[in-house]
Amino acid sequence: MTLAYPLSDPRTAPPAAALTEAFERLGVRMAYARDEEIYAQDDEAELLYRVVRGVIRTSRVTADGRRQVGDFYYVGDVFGLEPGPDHRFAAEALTECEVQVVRRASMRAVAGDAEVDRAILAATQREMERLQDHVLMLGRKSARERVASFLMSLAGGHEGQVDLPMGRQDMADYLGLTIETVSRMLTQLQGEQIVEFPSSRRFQVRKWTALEALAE
Amino acid sequence: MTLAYPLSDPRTAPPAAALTEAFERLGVRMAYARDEEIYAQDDEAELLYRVVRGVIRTSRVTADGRRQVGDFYYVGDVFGLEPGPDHRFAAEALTECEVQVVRRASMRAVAGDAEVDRAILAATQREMERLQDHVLMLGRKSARERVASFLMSLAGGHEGQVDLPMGRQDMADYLGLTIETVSRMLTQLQGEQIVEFPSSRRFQVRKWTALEALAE
DNA sequence: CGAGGGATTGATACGTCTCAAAGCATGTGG
DNA sequence: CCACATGCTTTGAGACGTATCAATCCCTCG
Repeated sequence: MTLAYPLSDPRTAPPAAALTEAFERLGVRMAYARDEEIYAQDDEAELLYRVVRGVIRTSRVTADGRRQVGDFYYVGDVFGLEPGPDHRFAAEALTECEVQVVRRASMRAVAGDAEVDRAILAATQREMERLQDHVLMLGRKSARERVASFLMSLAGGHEGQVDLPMGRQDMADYLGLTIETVSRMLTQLQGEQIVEFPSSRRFQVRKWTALEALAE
Repeated sequence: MTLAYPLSDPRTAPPAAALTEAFERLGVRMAYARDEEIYAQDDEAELLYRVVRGVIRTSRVTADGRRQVGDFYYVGDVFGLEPGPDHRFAAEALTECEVQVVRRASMRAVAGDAEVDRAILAATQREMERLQDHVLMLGRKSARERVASFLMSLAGGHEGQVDLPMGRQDMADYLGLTIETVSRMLTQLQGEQIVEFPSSRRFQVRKWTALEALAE
């Protein structure tokens, strides 16, 4: 059997129904408590994961203690896909959560289905897109712009109040800033009525155009 | 026919002979002059490229003129693989160069060969690895460390003199710094005898351990 | 030999980090 | 129900690193 669309675009390709099905069929369901480690950095990357409930954070800590958050994964997202044989980033449960886990080897067993394979390529490409955005942000944006971009991506056009699942330290480590700088930028944006924080873990966008302009 | 290794590790998998062959068989050979554009940002990503001679640079310019260099590609590297339907980064010839080009559609025609498909996944994963390293660098390293990392990756253990194919501006835009800061860091590293520049486009590592320590 | 473009150096401004303290929630035991 | 401890967030003052602007240098090429 040949692969019909080995280079298909993940956004025009049919949704990754095959992956979802593989997870449902082969996946073991696991629950993790807040801050529990799902896999460690430099662990062998033998499993594939899919978020069912809660939020996941990937991060890497350097020898001298600096920490970089790779990304945050929400319900439906696949994570654990790494370029090499082992994980360069660790994964932890940001909130209490539930994930489906599949052995890569098991995945192989059903991979005769070209659709599964395409879905994995698609997931890898989505991962790449996140990484590209991250590079653009870290390379060229100011603290103010980074924080604005982050809020923008969380709100994603949603008009009402949005939940902020992560603390300031996680935001800082994702954005390549310190916790104090993040806090100051949030205060600043709030002072300009661009965004409003009823509590530190909940916000609402007030001036979309202003936020968008900052996020670029 | 099933895919034997849909999730195989690109580093343990057999070299991408299938891709190479596909490029040789189907690829059109193109030559570009220094600074010539190969594709523009937001162009449709319909072609796949492989460097035969010279060096390629990918970059993205934001609305207000800030520029981020995505990466540099050397002989044998595949570029043009993007997550979406169009290029988020433009590609330009850094030096005079030659590349092989293949239509994605043509690639599809020979994709019945599972090996070709695996090779594309492998290339995508290599791309992802570069991006992860880039994020780590931009997020948490100082100017000094960034420049050291860059020289380290260029030298790659090579004892003799190494050619620097790009100018200071390109280095700066890759490292998320200004040209002046890059220049100062180079002068500094040279002052400490860690590295030596016989000319501005040629260098030699003098103290590997010191450079490695900085590069992390 | 002179012109032009890239690279370096210098002086200063600005943004972000650092260190320290205070504020504000949340939960616990009295 | 209050008092207090704890952890996270905010605020402040000052130090530090990188950017900015401007001038000079140097190499290459005509």
